[in-house]
Amino acid sequence: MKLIVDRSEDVPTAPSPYQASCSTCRLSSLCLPLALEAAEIDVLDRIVQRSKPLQKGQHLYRESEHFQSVFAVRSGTLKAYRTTDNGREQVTGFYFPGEILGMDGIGNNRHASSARALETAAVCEIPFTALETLSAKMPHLQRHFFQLMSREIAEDQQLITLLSKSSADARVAALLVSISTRNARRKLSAIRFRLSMSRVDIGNYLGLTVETVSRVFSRMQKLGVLCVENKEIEILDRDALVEMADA
Amino acid sequence: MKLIVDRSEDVPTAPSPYQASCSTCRLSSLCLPLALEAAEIDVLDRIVQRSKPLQKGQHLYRESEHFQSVFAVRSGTLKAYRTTDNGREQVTGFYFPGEILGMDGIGNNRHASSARALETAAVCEIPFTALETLSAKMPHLQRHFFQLMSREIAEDQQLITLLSKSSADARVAALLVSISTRNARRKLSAIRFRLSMSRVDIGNYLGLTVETVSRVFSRMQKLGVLCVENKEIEILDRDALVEMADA
DNA sequence: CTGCCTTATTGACGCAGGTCAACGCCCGCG
DNA sequence: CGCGGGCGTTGACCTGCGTCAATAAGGCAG
Repeated sequence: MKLIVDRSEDVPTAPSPYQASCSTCRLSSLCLPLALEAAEIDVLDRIVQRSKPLQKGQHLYRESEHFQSVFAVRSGTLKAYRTTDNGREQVTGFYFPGEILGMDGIGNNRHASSARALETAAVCEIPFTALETLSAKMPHLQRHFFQLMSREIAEDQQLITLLSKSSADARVAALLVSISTRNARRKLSAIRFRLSMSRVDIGNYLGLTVETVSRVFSRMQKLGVLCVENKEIEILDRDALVEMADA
Repeated sequence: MKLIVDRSEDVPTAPSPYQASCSTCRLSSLCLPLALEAAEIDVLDRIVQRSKPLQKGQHLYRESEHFQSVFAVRSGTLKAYRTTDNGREQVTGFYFPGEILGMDGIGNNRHASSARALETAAVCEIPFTALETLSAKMPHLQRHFFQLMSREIAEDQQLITLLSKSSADARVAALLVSISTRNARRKLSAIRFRLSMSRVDIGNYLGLTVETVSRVFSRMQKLGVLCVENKEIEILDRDALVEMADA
């Protein structure tokens, strides 16, 4: 069920109905074009493939599928997850607009995780061999992509630390702070937002059960740190939250 | 205290007293040269810097230090770790001969972790800007380095899953299997080896206390899966160990 | 609007692993 | 060779979070 890959009649340079180009994209300052000059962006633009949005629950790619492209989130939220040998699921990350996913597949040409939309989402597909070719010609692009991958490593290491050392409260606090910060980068509210992922996904990502996540939310609400109303979150005391995140 | 970086009188092409070249290196089939042809290896060779060995406990680099190079382990073992805001330490990886470390520093030009030798160790330093330049000219090298970074991401994700979902037994079993496998790649015994890291480091890496690690070792010994004698480990029943690793 | 199904909350209870403490054994150093 | 300090092991106890269960609250179909 490849949703994105099937666009046999598109030629790469054909304008897509879904979005004009990287150069007009509001997210270009967060995304791959970040390090590029106008002319370079145009070249990149020509390899990027846009397609129809994914519906909630649809897969962008699946674990162990042939790796072909990385993806940039244009709108919506995706989660990446892997399935363990004993059949359980581990959420390895949430991806918001402007963020790149799929880089874990480069290593051996198969996706090391699956990715699915948590809500209606649009992505840009960036065929990796084309990206490689371009990178060899455009040092800024090569460097930027190395940096993106490196940051993914560093972020994973932060999650490792969180899972290894922190209490349930600290884990939830850290996730909320992370979402808040990433919202701010996209010029959205850092203190009030809607969680696009379920409690189950949050628990799964943080190595906690749903019940514990729920209890932590309740506790934080009681403490006046958060206001939780279903999926709507309001951060009332960000400092306290940051404090809790490294306890 | 930069130990490796201070070699002001070396010119990059000067032969080092410590090792002739990548092309004669026994580890070249695991390391960066893996994907390269003979002529390309020579070019790579010219940017690689070898230096005197690190003593046990010495740092190769420290968190938040300026990032300049990645490193390949030639002999010995290193651990990478980060210090959390509240002052505790999280071991993020162990690095054996043929493995590359330091890639988490590319993202923002500072090392995201520290690395220190667990025993006397020798490393090759690979200045990153030179590696970038070379990568742009040698597609195989570029690809291989992308792959190495991607694999680091995938491995971190595996650790995340381990920390998030697995029992103490499973964690220890998984580490032993990993070490065993990596030993085999280097043509060393997969069933009998010496742990170069302390119980503290193991516990820290796996998100467990020393006591728990010790108890797990004892339990496995009682079950006839392992023979533990101080730092010497013999795997008596590898299948059982693999079984335990995903329980 | 009604009903059904999925998601979230809350409570009671148990257990894996953390904590604290005591002790033995390497190993390096004088 | 003998002494000291770190490292490893073991035991007893405690606690944070998982498990199980019951209930409530959305949300989507018809």
